[in-house]
Amino acid sequence: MDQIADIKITDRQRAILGIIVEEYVSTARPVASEQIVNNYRVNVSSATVRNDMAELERLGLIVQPHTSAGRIPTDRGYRYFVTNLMHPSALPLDEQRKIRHQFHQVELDAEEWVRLAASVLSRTVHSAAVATAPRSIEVRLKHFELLSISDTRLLLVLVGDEGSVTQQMLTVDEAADQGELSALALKLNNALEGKTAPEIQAWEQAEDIAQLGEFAPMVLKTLTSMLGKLERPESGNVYHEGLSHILEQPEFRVPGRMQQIIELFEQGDVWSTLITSMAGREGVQVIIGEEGTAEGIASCSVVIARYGLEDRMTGLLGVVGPVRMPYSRSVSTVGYMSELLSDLLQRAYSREG
Amino acid sequence: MDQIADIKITDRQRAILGIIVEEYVSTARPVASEQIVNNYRVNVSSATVRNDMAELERLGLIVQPHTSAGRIPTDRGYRYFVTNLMHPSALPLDEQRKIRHQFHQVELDAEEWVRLAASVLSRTVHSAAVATAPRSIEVRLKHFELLSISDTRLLLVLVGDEGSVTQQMLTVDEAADQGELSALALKLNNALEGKTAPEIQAWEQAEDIAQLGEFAPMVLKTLTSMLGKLERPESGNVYHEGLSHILEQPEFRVPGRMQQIIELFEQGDVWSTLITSMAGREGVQVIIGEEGTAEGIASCSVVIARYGLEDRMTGLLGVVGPVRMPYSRSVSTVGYMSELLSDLLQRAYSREG
DNA sequence: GTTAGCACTCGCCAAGCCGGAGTGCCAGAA
DNA sequence: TTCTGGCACTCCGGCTTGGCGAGTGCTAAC
Repeated sequence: MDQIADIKITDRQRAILGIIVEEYVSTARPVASEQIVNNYRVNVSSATVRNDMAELERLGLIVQPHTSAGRIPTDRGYRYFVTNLMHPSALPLDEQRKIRHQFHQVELDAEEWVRLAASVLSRTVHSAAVATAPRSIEVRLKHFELLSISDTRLLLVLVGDEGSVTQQMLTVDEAADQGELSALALKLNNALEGKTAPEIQAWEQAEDIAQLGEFAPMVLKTLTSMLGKLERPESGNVYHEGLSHILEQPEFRVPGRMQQIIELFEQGDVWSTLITSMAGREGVQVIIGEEGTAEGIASCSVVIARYGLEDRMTGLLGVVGPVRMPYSRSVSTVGYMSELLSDLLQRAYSREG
Repeated sequence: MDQIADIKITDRQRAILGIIVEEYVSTARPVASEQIVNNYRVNVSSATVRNDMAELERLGLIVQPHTSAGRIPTDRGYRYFVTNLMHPSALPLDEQRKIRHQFHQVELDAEEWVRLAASVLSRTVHSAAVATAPRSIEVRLKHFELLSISDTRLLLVLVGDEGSVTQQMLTVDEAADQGELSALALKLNNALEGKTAPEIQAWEQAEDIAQLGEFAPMVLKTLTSMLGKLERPESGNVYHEGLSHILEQPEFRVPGRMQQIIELFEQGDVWSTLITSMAGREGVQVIIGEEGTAEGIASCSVVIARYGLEDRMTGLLGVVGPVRMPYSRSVSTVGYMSELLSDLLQRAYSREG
């Protein structure tokens, strides 16, 4: 794609483009030249505005849905707006306070926060919101427990150093005695606390595992696989909320569209591609319509940001809405919410406490 | 409501009602008298069928959407069909095998099974499906662990006797030493293993808690509240899938409807009312349209069943679709799936193993 | 470079019309 | 009685037509 910043247009044309975007975003109807001179203080006549609009259309920034209709922005037009025209301001203080308040109501639980974040975000921007649970870059074993559930079933409960808890049921051929299991768990906990998955594997190579009993190999294998899974960013839960908001938008009145979007949300592998494509990006990212790689999402825009603790844990938070989206508001809200979430995690999980 | 079984109609009228229901369910268009005599072997003329249809309409079992249209079943008509006319047969063996196969592919985890059940169910009946995670009637403490995450944060990990795992983060004023915590956990585990929430409270009353250190009261309080929460049936996760299927149905082409349904699914407190209203009911329940208590769900039918282990753990599994639903197929599929799920749980969680 | 004026193009109803579908009823047959 | 063929009647849905209003592009003049 050619550089959007290089497009040469006059100041007035820039202003007109801005007006068209904002007006269209709020009314969802094509914007006419007359409408512009009436509602905004441009000191020229509608005919002049029309000339400028013709130029903007030539540049591919706006289009007419049909003759005798006003203009609407193209994806390219939105992109120009987002890159050069809008000024995302900080969220008003009272809104900040209202949001913050909701988070202090809730218990200390990262999953819960993320779920709430999706919910708050969707309500604040009147759009759908998605959020992925934070994943650690590197998880160290804090503690694990081996419990005998029945004769042939064990439960392995693993706690990561950041407080994440996972469990896995294991089947064994031979009856396992709880005393034996506890003894094994005690020994291994002492040896492995603070170790990462690869470190555990290395330890396993170096030690004489056989002496630890018949269950040791399976337990070690499960531990490393569970730790590994905790680190994989795409394996975490994806929360989404506010689908109904985006279906209110007139662009989704077209029969097929809605289902497309719902399927998108339900199957969820779009999010994993989004997650991976966000790897390494900083700040709030805006993906407009066709720019998105996923085909289904072509009629949607995504405003998304990373949150988390530098180098330790990270997750994604964003809004999904129609291309005709109030980008400025979305960007500032997503920005604020991701900082807030990072902040909460910071306080909860910083090693100092 | 007057008893649906008491309605007096002739055999032929019964047959005609059955035809109308089945035909309308599969075509979604009003059924005409001519259509009935052409496609089904009724040995009378269309005029006779019309007379019978007039009678069925008088009884409130069918209606005409407008003059010069065929007939469609009313909620009452569907109810009569479900109660007296349909014969839900067992699922074909090859379908049973296909479904069973999918469950054997997946690891031993109740939550995972339930999620899969919702997914399989929705695909099998081409409708939306919901499932709630199984909840124990009575949870006994299997084990808990106290872990110091940072100076002022503790993590309490609780394992129930059926293998459910939950965690809660606790804040403390004073730095907690891991050794001290482990000692406390050891003592309490010994004293409390196998106890239910009320039993723990009773124990707390009887014992001298003060000697166990400053953290003991908080830990005990948290343990009972966590156990209590595990027992509350409406606090479990609700999984739903296949929304897009039901939105394909022509009855949801009406603009507002879709959002209504989606909000219904998103907010989820409809499910908790459903769960409580299912308390004590056995077998597959069918709720048709207006019969449902929730207002939003009036345009939908629900076919739902309980699964679980008698007196030990239980959850809900069902399909949600338009009132124009293939009830026979839904009932047999839901019936089969709930038995399958019970079966899996039985094997995984029976105390014998 | 800007503007007034004007012809031109469409989309969007609303009205009117027509054909088809399906019924209810009736009189006569079994 | 119960059924049936025939027929008038109703109403929906689709199609066409015409008029209105909105908005533009162009041109000629400022």
